[in-house]
Amino acid sequence: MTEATRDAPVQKPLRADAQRNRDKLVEVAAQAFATDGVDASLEEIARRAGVGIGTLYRHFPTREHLVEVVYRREVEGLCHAARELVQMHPADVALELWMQRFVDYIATKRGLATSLRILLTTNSTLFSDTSGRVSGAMRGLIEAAAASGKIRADIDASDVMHALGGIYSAPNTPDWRERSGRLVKLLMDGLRFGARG
Amino acid sequence: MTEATRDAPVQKPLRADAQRNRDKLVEVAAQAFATDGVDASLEEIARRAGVGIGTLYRHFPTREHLVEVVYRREVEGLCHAARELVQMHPADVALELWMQRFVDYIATKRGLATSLRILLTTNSTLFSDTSGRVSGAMRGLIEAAAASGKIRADIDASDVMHALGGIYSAPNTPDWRERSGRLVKLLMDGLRFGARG
DNA sequence: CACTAAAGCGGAGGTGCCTCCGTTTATTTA
DNA sequence: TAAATAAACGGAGGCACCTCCGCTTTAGTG
Repeated sequence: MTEATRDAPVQKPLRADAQRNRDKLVEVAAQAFATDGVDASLEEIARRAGVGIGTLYRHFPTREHLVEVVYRREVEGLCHAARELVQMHPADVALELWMQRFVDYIATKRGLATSLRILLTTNSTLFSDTSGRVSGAMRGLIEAAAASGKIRADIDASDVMHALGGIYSAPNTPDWRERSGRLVKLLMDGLRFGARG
Repeated sequence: MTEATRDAPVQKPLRADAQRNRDKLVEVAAQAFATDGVDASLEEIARRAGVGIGTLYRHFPTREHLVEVVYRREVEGLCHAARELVQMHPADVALELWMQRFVDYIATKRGLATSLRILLTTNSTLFSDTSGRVSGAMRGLIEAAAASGKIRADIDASDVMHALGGIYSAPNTPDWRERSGRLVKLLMDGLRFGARG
């Protein structure tokens, strides 16, 4: 199902075709950036989205504009996943699954790093916006898990975030993802240890 | 024969034609960057230097390499001018002329700012190298002027450098150069005031 | 001087960026 | 539904980047 992406609060609605093209562009770009890095060819993105290069540039006047929208979408997806997982799984499993997904998110973020750094000098709200949302989502999951007795209650979100710090290091080694996965598992064991339920 | 030159930091001299082309490229690039900013077309630079684009890229694999060399040359020229001026003019005049030239240097530096920032993250010696040399040159001029009694003796180089701080502000206004020129004059008047000679 | 290996040259060619504007399409109005 | 209008499309065209490799020049050597 297509998600209704309405990200500008004060902007008259786009024409239906324009909205369709815009959504498609963002979707394709997200894939392209993940695969090829931020330097993915914009013409290739336009082509794969089935629109002309002019259309891409009308919607996203610079590469950074496009990167920003993709990044925000990524964050959005992560927060949405938190809400969904918590309804479909026991609270501790939800937390673990979400943290695994968080690892992917960090990987993406690292890939976008150069462009994001440029964005952050221009658009300083981006960082506070997104990091607030992500840590909020995490807090929700942890509190739910603690409340249900699936994990110990003497730990809060900021402790867990801190414990996850390890995944920020050793950025580009090929086994980074596996190692981070194990780190998450280890952390979960620690959290489950001595839980009430 | 022993390999005395095995890991010598100085690379073996370029072939005569290569050295010629390289020098010409740097000279043309300095002009181009001054005129058009760091985004000057590299192909245009190669063309104006009378060499192929391939030659430019062999000598300077990235734009930043070229920018760095141009910048170092600029600093070199500034320091050289200090030595020369002090021999050709009374010490206070030498100082004044040099400071006028320093204004030009700052203008260039501002133009290169974006690229320099990238360079500085990669090559952190660049900044300390050059700022040391420039302030050294300035100190020489000031001490000479003070010793000859052309300017007051109760001021040292760091004070003057600080007083010049004003030229760093209001970077891009059209009258920046004139204003900076007046600032230098004013500063010189202050330095001459109450001088022995 | 003639010869040769190594160093250097240069520009065609493939690709990407971005703008401009004639054409197409969605939406509004009658 | 048809016409009018504003919005959006798309891709050609011009410019720049950068690589690749066959050709030229230089600097030694006999």
